[in-house]
Amino acid sequence: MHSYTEENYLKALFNLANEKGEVSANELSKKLEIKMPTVNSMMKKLADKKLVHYESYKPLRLTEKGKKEAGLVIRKHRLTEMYLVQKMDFGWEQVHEIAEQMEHLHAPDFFEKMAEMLGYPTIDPHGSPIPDKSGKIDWRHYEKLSDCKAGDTVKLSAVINGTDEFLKFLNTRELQLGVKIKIKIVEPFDGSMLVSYNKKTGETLSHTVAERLLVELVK
Amino acid sequence: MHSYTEENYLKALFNLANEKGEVSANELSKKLEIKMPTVNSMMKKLADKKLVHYESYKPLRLTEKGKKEAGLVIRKHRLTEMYLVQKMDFGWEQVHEIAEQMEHLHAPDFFEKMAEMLGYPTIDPHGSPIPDKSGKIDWRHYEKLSDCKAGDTVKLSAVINGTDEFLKFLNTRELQLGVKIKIKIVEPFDGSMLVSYNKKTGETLSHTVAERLLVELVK
DNA sequence: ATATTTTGTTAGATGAATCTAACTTTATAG
DNA sequence: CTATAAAGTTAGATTCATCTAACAAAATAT
Repeated sequence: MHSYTEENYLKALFNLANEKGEVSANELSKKLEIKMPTVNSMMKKLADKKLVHYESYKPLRLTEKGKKEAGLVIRKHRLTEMYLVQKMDFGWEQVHEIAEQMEHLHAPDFFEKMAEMLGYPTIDPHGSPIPDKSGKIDWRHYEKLSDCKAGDTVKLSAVINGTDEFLKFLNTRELQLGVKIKIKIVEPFDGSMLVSYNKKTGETLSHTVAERLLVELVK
Repeated sequence: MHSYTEENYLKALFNLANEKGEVSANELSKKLEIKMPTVNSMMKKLADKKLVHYESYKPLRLTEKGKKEAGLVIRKHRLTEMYLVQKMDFGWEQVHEIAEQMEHLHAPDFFEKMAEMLGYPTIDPHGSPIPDKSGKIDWRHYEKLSDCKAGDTVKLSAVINGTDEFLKFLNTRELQLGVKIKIKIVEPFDGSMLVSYNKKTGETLSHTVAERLLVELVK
């Protein structure tokens, strides 16, 4: 089994991973607020355990095993958030701190029971996908909004990299999960989109934003 | 705040405490499965923090502050057990391991919500009292063994007016706190009881003794 | 009342996770 | 294309919770 500390590194690596799956030691250091040399030696330790691919001066990558372990920690976190919101009536802004601690519990029956009580949810209250019991996220039904084309109508289903700031940004635009978005124009030069949703008829979303919004196509 | 480790020492001290409130370093060492020298240095550390009264070669006692902190940890443990049994449909034998981990969460809102959802219970699923928000146990629902009837199964929880002699008497009969006692016969003429506990199947306890033993009913 | 056993203490080592200081490699800007 | 900055690494110190070995005090048994 992995320590509380190791789990936090795995989780951070998982969350920071870009499309290449690469993370710099520096990013990781900043995210965890742990100094570089500490991160460095932990990476060697995780490499010994076959959880991380480590080569001097190269970016970090989780191994398959590492991804699975990280996914399972994140599963516990997101199931917990969902449970707290749905079954204990907490607000979505209150649950992160609690889930941050609960994700380290070694109590498979407990989390399985939560999942059962929640009807095996696939997204958490912030719209982040919940990894399955093998630590994998099922991306099948999601597409990035930025990959859709003019004329498509989609439903906002999940949010990638949901920092507080980004969530607040979405709130101010009334972009809640479940909102139906109609894509009117995709600007070819910068990928920004002119869309309509709710009663708004002409909102513009930058490519950066559109990349972080996961949607499902609606007919 | 106290570390996970410190909390475990406090909890063990609280649980081992007899009427005098005294615990030997040896008992503590055995209970925690941690070697004596480690226990010893931890006691000095807790003494520095004013959580334990420590004097060389003397038994250990929790300070008022220590009792409160320990009580709060135990409150979290027992609330959790109650929640798991009542709201998540776990069996009472399944919940200890989970509660053992959850008791260390720093999440006041979470435990408060549990308490609220449970209607502010005062005993846990095993019949142990749940300390209140100030870490204190309300002893009101304890009964004298002498007030119980044949057929009852009870747990020895405290001893009234425990002189050294009385404690030695209890020790020679293996009557430690926590022992489950089954009452087989109550003699009507003198109130003495024929009971079984541990591996003993036919011990007699006089009314005088039974009056001094505080028990909780076990279902 | 002394010898033996049990309990408690001291000293020093270890491993985990962190740090700072100093150095090296890679990236970036003139 | 070099100079500087940023990122990564190495070495060594620190703190926490643990250990073993050796010693001291208290309790117990003969």
